Amino acid sequence: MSASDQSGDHAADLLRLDEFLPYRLSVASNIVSETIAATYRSHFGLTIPEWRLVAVVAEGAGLTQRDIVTRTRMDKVTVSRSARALVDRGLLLRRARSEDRRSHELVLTDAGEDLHQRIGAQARAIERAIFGRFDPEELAGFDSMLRRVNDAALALLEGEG
Amino acid sequence: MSASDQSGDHAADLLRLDEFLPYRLSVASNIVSETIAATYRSHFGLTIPEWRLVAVVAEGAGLTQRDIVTRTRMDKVTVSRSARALVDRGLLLRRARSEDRRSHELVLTDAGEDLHQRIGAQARAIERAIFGRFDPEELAGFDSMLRRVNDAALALLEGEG
DNA sequence: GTAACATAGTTACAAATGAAACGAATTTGG
DNA sequence: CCAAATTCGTTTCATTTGTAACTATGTTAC
Repeated sequence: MSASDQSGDHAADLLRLDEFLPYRLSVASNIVSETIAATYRSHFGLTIPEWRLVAVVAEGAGLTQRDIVTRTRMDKVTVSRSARALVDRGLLLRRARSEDRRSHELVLTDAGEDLHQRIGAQARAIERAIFGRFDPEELAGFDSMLRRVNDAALALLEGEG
Repeated sequence: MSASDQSGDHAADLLRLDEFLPYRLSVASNIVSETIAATYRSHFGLTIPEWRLVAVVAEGAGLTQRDIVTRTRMDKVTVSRSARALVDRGLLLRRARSEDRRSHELVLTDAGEDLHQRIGAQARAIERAIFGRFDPEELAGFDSMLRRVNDAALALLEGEG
């Protein structure tokens, strides 16, 4: 990796894109996302933000949009639009909250639950197709790295502005 | 990882987003990209595609836009627009190719080379800030996983359409 | 040679995205 | 209480992004 390449020669001054981890992370992530997005769209007519909303609400019924923004770091406008689209399709319900009438509790309809089940199966199938070939130790390491990279970048981003 | 969670109980049917590797990959990648994009924009007035173009051309002067599309998997429209923006700013030159007048060889101007040096230093600083705390073995493993994930997803995407 | 096809790149248009302004409800400070 | 400030969510608008159509050049097959 180039960050650990601290030899003082001239070549070290050139940034090789292919060895630049953020670049590689981005490319890998985009290809995986494209693969998944293609499936969600063709099989279920859902965008990635919509599907994420379904997944999050399935895990924690009764969350507000604000809760979801906080959890997923999606933009609040994206969440708003996704929620509306899902409500329009009869997959999501908004229940009034007596304690705060600005926001609503989001819950899946039966159709929404059903869709979540089917997408979940599909999502795991893709995950298996991509990650299934690696051994558990490698995966655990990868997973742990992602979490720590996430935290480190977040600290940078929020720390420095 | 959830794909390896094959216990037969009910909870196994629920997809926990937080344990879904493609999701985690995407979130981590987005945060890292945001961090870097903020720096490029504020320090150099460059978008990420523009900066990538600079980096790729710096590595292989004389490439055509098509070459860059192939190498980086950027969209050809994105490459076209980035190239134009860089030419307008005096960072990039287009040299005619006698063998094919549809395309041009791209090379950095002196100003472009200079910018590349400065950005490179900055980019490595960010990489170090995010990835510098991990030990070389972990990084090597992470790097290798990214490459293999990339290849596996690509095979899926291109194989199945 | 030339008609059909393919390729590099741009342009025009449409969809997705996010920042800023806004309306409505709630909280805070006096 | 009530005015100011804050928060949740939506809407509006500008920017970004990519698909599709197009121009220009190049290649292939007859």
